[in-house]
Amino acid sequence: MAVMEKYFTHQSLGANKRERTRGGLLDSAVEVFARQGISNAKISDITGSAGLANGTFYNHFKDKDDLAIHTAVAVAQAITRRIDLDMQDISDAALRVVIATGKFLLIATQNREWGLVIVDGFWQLPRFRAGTAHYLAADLRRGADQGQFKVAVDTFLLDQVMALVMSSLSMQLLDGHATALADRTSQHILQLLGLAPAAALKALAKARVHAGDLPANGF
Amino acid sequence: MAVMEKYFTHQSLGANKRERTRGGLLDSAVEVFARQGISNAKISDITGSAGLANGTFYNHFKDKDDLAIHTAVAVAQAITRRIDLDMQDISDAALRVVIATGKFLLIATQNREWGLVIVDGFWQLPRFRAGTAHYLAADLRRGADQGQFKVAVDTFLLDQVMALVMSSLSMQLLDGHATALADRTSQHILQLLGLAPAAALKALAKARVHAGDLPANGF
DNA sequence: TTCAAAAATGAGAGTTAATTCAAATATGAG
DNA sequence: CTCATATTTGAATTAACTCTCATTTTTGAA
Repeated sequence: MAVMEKYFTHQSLGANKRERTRGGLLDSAVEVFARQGISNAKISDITGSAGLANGTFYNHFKDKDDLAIHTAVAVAQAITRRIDLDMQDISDAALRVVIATGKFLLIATQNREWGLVIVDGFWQLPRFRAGTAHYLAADLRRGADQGQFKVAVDTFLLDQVMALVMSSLSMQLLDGHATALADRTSQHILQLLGLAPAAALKALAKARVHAGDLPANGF
Repeated sequence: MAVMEKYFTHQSLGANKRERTRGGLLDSAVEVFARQGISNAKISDITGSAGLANGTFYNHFKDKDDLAIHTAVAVAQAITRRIDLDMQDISDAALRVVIATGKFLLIATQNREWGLVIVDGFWQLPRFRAGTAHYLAADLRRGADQGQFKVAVDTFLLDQVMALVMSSLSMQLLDGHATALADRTSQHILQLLGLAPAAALKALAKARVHAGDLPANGF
């Protein structure tokens, strides 16, 4: 949780004032969007929480929607980039899908504000989906090439898989489900991709071996 | 399309004034929510389109969210009740899932306003999900009892299946995809539920036999 | 250190909508 | 047809919030 508080502020520590202010706005946006939802958030809530004047907002973003899309994409990319790095030495596509799903759900539930921003942004901002499916697409194509996944990899397939992940995240965040739904989610995804239930379970088991090296908050 | 224009007005034709006005508000809400989205709709857009004064709204609904939830649920229930009636003589659970999915997507794409209201409501109104999964839950339980579906039927499973249907509907409505995604959606659902890809395809084929009796707009 | 350019400020004009409620109107049971 | 009741009306009230811009402050390259 604490690791990524003020994440974008920290990211921009060396940069020029413009970037630093922008980072502060992104961090405040995460906090406010998570607490109130995008639609209930006022510009002044965000600038206030960032310790900035109202007018400053407009030096950086066109309006609230502009900020919302940048915030959601920035958060999602921070997570997916990180996961992809962690998996550099894993080549089996099914295994990659299970590990990525597990890590994604872990990070997004442990860092509640990030999870809420992602869920909110996913449903409300169509542009968000296209900008985020990048790494997932690569893994699905890999699995199709390896012959593990018996599917055509296209936008529709990406959307279906993302919908499963997002619905899972949403339930864990909103219904306060402590139960780890990550395994069931991964299993659903693999079966959707054409793996037999037995094969899906085997991939889940293999993934558990790799699970030792995670910090408590996943990041 | 035309069949369900002013649907709720027609439903309430015999009833007292209160019900008729309420029906008019629901129909206008469908129209306005579909055109502008729930969050951009103003109360006055809806009363205006219904030919009513602003104040009338408050005799019937607490606020916009109250109206939104009632509208989305009413639309979804009209569709699912109808589908359930159409399937009274079908007992095979896999077949029921395929047919229900196909009919649902057909109706919701052919009657664009209804589809848009459902999609919008699904993601934005948590209460909507619980109120709508009723018939789906019955079919999943049936399949689990029959031993076809190898799953535990709980809220999470319902959410996962609904997420697939909604993501499919969303793509067909927003991206203007003419391609029939219903079959792929059904296949994903059945495989998620534990059917092998071959068995899923067999159920799809069986469903095609039952497909002759649909009016063009599905309703 | 200097200073032109960049960035931040914040008060207020302008806009927009939600909601109330006293008065007017319509309803439908008898 | 009558009239007590239910419903509708819409102007007025209330409450926000967004976005602009003239001014002040800060920045960082030279």
